[in-house]
Amino acid sequence: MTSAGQAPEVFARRPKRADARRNYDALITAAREAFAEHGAAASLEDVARRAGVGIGTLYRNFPTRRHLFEAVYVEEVRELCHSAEGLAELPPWDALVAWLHRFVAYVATKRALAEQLLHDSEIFTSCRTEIFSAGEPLMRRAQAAGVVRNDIGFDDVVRLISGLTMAQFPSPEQRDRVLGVALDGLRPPAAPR
Amino acid sequence: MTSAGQAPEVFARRPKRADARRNYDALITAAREAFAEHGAAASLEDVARRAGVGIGTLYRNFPTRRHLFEAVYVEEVRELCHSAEGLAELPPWDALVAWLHRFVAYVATKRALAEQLLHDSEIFTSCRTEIFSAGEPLMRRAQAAGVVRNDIGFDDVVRLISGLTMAQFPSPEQRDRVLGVALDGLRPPAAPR
DNA sequence: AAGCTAGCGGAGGGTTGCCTCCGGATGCAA
DNA sequence: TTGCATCCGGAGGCAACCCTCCGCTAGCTT
Repeated sequence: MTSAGQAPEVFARRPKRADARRNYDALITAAREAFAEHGAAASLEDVARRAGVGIGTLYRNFPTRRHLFEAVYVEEVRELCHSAEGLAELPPWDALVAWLHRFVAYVATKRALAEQLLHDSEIFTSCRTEIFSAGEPLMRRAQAAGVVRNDIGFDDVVRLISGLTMAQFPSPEQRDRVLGVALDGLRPPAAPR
Repeated sequence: MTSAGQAPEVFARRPKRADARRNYDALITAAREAFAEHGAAASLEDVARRAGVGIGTLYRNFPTRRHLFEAVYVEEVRELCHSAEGLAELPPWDALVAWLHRFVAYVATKRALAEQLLHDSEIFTSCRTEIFSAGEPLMRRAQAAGVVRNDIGFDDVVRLISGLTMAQFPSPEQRDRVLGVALDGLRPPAAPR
């Protein structure tokens, strides 16, 4: 997303003056916190307060709630995709599993956000594309190596795993155990371990 | 939940006079719709409108938004658990799978609701108990028959499956395919089919 | 260092939803 | 049928939040 592909239109809005850019970034950070804490209905005035800026500044940068959503969301996806670099050096299965673990950690906090954007947003679909171009090669490689079954697609995996993250787990151990079960389902009928 | 266990305190409030009971039921139905449609933040005045009663009637029956949540939720769980009857006649694996399919259909619409109740509600935990007592026997039976791996518990399965339902699937076919993958993960390392 | 202009903050008007309260209606028991 | 306890509806006060608008501040350029 950083180098490849068109820079999403969301970030064309990023202001140029130093103080403005500072405020813009502070707003995104504050919004990320507020949304994580109170869900998608978090008060925008609270976001501005957290960011230490006036409400007017918030609205100048993000005319609607959705603009703010999208900016936060794009930022998250950007981080996730960036984190996929370097995994190609691991063995196919391990690389896929490692990335899926990051994916889980990523989606876990984004429930409310994703919920909003699921409906009719081309931002969402473009982010989806980014995620796919980061993760799908790992999957293909694992399938080519014969360690993942061939009758499913990467989107199946994404849904299986992202669903997992929506459930709240009492302990990281249980989360990993369940994730392990799901991953076992990805194996071919008689895969070598 | 109907016969076994203590009747949940939520339903102790069910009124006795005929018109009152009618309104009470209409409110729950309306609330179910409204929550499904607009999420947990649906307007209570809208709920009253849908139910064809005054806002005062709503508040008399359900002093807080949470009361309404819980009543709707309990009603849903009640239906799900009731639907588990009769499955014991199927073969162990089939019975488990069948119930999990119903479970999926059940949870799919309850996202917003469950989200709210996840945090600090003894109603939620009591419903959880009900669900477990409906589904866990099916799981144990399947494990005893050797068609489900022994290193996981029923709660692991619940989380795996309920997570699945949170993702939105473009087609029922994909949902079933992914569910199938998850179910494969439940199999013992070399289970007979 | 001085001016220009992008950017800032927050007061305030408008909207929406929450919840209370009480005069009137109505089911039920006798 | 009659009386009364229960229940009804919705007006209205209150609070929260949304968003606009404009006088002031402070980066950036020359």
